[in-house]
Amino acid sequence: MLSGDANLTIRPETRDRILLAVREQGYRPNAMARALKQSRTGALAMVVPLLRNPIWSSIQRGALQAAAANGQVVMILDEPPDDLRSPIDYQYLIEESRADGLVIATAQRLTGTRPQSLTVPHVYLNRRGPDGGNNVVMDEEGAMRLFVEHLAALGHRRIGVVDAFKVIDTVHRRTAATRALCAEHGMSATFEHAVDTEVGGYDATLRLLSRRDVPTAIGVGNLNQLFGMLKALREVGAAVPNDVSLISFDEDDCLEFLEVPITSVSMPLLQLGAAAVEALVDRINGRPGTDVMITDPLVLVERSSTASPRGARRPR
Amino acid sequence: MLSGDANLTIRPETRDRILLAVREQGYRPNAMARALKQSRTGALAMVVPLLRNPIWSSIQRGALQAAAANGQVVMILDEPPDDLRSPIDYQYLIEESRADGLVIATAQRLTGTRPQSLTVPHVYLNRRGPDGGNNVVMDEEGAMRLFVEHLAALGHRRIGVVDAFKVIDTVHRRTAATRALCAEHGMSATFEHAVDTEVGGYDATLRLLSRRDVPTAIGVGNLNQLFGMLKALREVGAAVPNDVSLISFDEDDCLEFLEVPITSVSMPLLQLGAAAVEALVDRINGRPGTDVMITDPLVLVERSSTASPRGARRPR
DNA sequence: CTGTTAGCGCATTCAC
DNA sequence: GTGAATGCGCTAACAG
Repeated sequence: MLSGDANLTIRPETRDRILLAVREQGYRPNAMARALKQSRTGALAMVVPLLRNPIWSSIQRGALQAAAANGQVVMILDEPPDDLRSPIDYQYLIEESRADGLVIATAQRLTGTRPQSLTVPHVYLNRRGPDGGNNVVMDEEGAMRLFVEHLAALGHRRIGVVDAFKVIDTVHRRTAATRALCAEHGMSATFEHAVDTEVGGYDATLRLLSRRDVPTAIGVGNLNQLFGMLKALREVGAAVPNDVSLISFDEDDCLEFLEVPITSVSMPLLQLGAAAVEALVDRINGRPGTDVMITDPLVLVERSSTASPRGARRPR
Repeated sequence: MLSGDANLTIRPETRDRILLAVREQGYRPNAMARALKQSRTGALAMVVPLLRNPIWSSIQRGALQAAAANGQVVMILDEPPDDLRSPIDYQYLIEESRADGLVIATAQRLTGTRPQSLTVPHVYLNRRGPDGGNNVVMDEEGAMRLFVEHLAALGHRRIGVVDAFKVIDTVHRRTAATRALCAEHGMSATFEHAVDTEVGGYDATLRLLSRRDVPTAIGVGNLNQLFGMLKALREVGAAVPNDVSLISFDEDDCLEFLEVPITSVSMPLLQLGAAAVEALVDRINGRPGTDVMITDPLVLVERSSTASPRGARRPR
C-alpha cells in the first residue's frame, strides 16, 4: 500500500490511521530494502565526458528531468578524454545492481576493439552503438541541411568545415551529410578535423585557409573550436562575414554577445537527454525499444556572421 | 572475505578455490543487499545547478574522482535557477537510504527562510551553510587580493566590479574582501550586481560606466557576465586595456583566444570538488569534521586585458 | 478485508 | 579454520 498499489481494497479509516502514523513517526521506506526485494534499484547510470562545452549541461539536465519524472535517480560517471573506456567497463554497475540501466553518452567511439555489445539495459546517447535498436540521436543530417542550404541561399559555392575527429559519431554523420548536401547543391566542401578545443579550432582553421580554394563560408563543430577559429581569422585578417561567413553547430547565449554575433544551428539537447532516459526506462520495463531520432525542431539562429560572399550576387 | 576482510584466517587452498569459483561463474556481489546489511549505500548525492558555466564541470569532475577513489558513486541532482529549494528538501535521499550523504553545491542561499540545519551527513560546497563545520570553500579573499593588488601595482585607483547577486555566498565574500582590500590600498571600489548571464553582465557594465567616477579597471564575476561586459565596452567604445583593464574571476581556456585575451584568477575547482567529497566521506565515517578552505594555489593568469591606466605612471 | 510470513543477497555471529 | 544460521527492511503471497 505504501508503494501506492492502486487495486487494493482497504477500509478508509484503516488507511487514514496508517497514513497518520506514517506522517507522525516520520517513516521513510528504505530504498535499498525495496530495491533488494524488487530487484530494481530505481537508479540509472549515465556516462558523460564532463567537458567545458555547455552542451553537456543541457543534455544532463534533460536526462535528470526525465529521470525524476520516472522516479529514477541518476548517477553520473565521468569518462575523461584521456581515459577512454569501453561501454562494457560500466556494465558492472548493473551487474552489481547499483543501477537498472546505462546511458552511454560518451561521444567517442573506441576504434580497434571488437565491438562487443552490452548485455544489460542500455541506450547510446548522441551516438550509435555496435548493437542496433539502442541509439538515441539527433537529426544531424537535418542540421547540416540548415547549414548548407542557408549558405547556398546566400550564394556560397565553396564551404569549409572545421570539426572534431570522425571517430566521434556525430562528426562522422555531419561530415557525410555535408558532403552529400554540397554535391546536391553543386558546392564544394573541404573538411579539417582536430581536437575539440580552442587550439584544435585554431590550427584547423589555419590549415583550412591555407588550402588552394579558400572557402567563402565555414561551419564549426563546437563552441571551443569556434573561439580558436575566431582567433585564426583575426590573425590572417579575414573579416566575418565580409571575407568569410561562419556558422556554429553549437548554440550558446554567448554567441549573441561576440564582436560579430555568430549564426548557429540550435539542437534539441534537453530533449535528447530526456529521450535517452525515456528509452532506457522502456527497456528496463521490458518494453520493445528501437532507435530513436529526436524530432524536435532544429533552428537556424541567424545572427551577423553569415552574408553573401564578396562579389557574388545573391541568387533569386 | 569477498569484501576484503584483512584479519581473517583462511587456508590458502580454500581461498583459491573460492576466488576461482568467483571468477569462473562471473559472480557479482549485490550492492543493494550489501547496502541493506551494512546500512551504507556507497552512494553520495550531490546537488548542483547545471549551468552553462564550465566551472561546474570541473567541480563535478573533481567530486567524481574523489568519490571513485573512496569507492563511492555519485548521484547528481539538478537544482534549476528557477526552482530553488532548501537543502532539507534533499534530506529524504539519505533518510530513504538512497545515499549516505549530501553535497550541497548550489550557490544560492535561500533568503527569508529560517535556516534549518540538516540532520544527515552533509557538506556545503563553495558556500557556507547555516550550520558551521560543514563548509568547504575556496580562498575567495585570496583571489580578490590577487585581483586588487595586481591592479594596484599597475597604478589603478578606481576599480569596479560586476558580479552576481550577494545572496550567492561567494559573491558576498568577494565583495566584502574587495571592499576591505581597496580601503587598505587607498582605492575606491564600486559594485554592480546582476544575474550571472551575458545580459546581466551587459546591463551591469552599462550601469557601472554611467557612474560619476568611471573605474579604470573592472573585475567580472563569471564567464557569462564577461561576454556581456565585452559587448557593453565595445558599444561605448571603451578599449581594453587602454581605457579600462579587465580581470575575470572565472578562468577558461577560451579567454586566451578572445580578441584581447583576458587576464583571470584561476581557482582550484577540481580540488574544491574533491575536498568536498573527502570531507563528506569523513563525516559519514563518523570522523570529526571542520570547515575546510582549499589551500591549493590561486593563480593570476596574466594576459593582455590589464595595463596601467591611461596617463598614470606605473608606480615603483 | 486484514494480519502474518517468507525471502531478496549479503555480512556477521555463532557452533562446529 | 570452516560451515550454518540470523536478520537488515521491504513486498508479495498467503492464511485468517
